[in-house]
Amino acid sequence: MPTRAEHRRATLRRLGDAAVDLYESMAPAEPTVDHIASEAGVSRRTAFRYIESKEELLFTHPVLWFEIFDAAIAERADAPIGDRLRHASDAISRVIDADPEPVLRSFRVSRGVPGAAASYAVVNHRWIDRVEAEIARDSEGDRFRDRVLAAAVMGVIDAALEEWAGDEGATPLVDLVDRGLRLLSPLFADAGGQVGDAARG
Amino acid sequence: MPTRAEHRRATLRRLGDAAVDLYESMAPAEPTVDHIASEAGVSRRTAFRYIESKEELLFTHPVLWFEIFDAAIAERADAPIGDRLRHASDAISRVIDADPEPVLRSFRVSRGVPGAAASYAVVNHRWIDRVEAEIARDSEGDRFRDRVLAAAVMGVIDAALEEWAGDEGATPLVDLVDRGLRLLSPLFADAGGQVGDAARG
DNA sequence: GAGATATCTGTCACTCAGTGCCAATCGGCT
DNA sequence: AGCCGATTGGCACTGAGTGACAGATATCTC
Repeated sequence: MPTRAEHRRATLRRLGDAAVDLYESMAPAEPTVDHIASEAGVSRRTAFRYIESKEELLFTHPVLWFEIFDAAIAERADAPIGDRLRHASDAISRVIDADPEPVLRSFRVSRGVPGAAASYAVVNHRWIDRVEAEIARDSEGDRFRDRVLAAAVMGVIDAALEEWAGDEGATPLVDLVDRGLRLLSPLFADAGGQVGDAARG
Repeated sequence: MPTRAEHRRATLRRLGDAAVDLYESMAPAEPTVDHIASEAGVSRRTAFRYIESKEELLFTHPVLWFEIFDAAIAERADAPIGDRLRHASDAISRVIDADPEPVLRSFRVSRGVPGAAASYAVVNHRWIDRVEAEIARDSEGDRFRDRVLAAAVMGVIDAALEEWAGDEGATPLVDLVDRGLRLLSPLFADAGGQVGDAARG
């Protein structure tokens, strides 16, 4: 039981929560890092040991999802790429659908923050890299194709999240992601896995 | 002959050039906005009337390409979506291939600048919006699908630019974009236009 | 041309993000 | 207890980004 890592995780979560709270209540003004940090019970200097930029605090969730992704991929390590991606995005979607409010709030808030888009994009880019690596495992070494497919998959995730947040989570995220991945299934047809057509886990 | 607009455009270009020059020569250190501005012959305050953030100066080109895109689209206003997108990306690619060095330089430089990725992503997002709007003109109002397709198309452009910059522009950008769009043609098949299969310009 | 007007510009001053440095503290381990 | 590495807070500093004001410059009107 690594108390140290737990503590770090808890602190980051407190920072993220405080940030969303303050951004929300002060809109359209922005809280200072000083303000957010003291609300989370740490010093400004310490806050910057957890983040690289202020806006990052609005996207602690997508970073957390990496762990879910990796775990889900591992569960299907030998399945074709379509199944793996589908299983992973399902796993993440289910976690979000189980407790959508925090995610919805941070998305809602980030909409009104200039600079948030840039920060989100950085996280998104890390996701594209991760998905590309996964696709590459099944491909014949065509890096260009892998990258295009990864971007398309993340386009699906992005569009699904946007749609989902747009109507306040009314439609289960799982279904939206499903629908999106099905759109892409022609691209994966020759790879042996029909993305979006696998039986629900 | 709008002298005013011309002057603004020239100033922005000088700023962009100065930024790339200084970023390149000072790497891995970063020039200050003060430095860039004075190199371009304006004050710091004036520089910030042309940009919103320092890193933006590394991506003056992609913003400029919007005009080429719009003009190319207009030329094919009544063609199916596949042809329109293909014609537009060809037009842009040709402009780049005709004088690749400045673009290559700014890409090369931006690779080493943390924060540049975020700034590029913002521009990229504007591009996705623009492409989505274009796709929407031909679709049956499925905004979700439009967005996914737009993201996929921009994924192609992005991967093509990366590949192109990766080998210093050895492969004509036109060919890379072509190859990428062809990958996506199954997605557009039912829309009446085979992206990437239209006769060359 | 002269003068009214809108735009562009530089200077000054200010807030605040982000970082290096150092000393103090705390958790984990033997 | 005692050591070691990780975490923390305080301080000081650079530099991005912005508001306000005043002077210059271009465009328009007569």
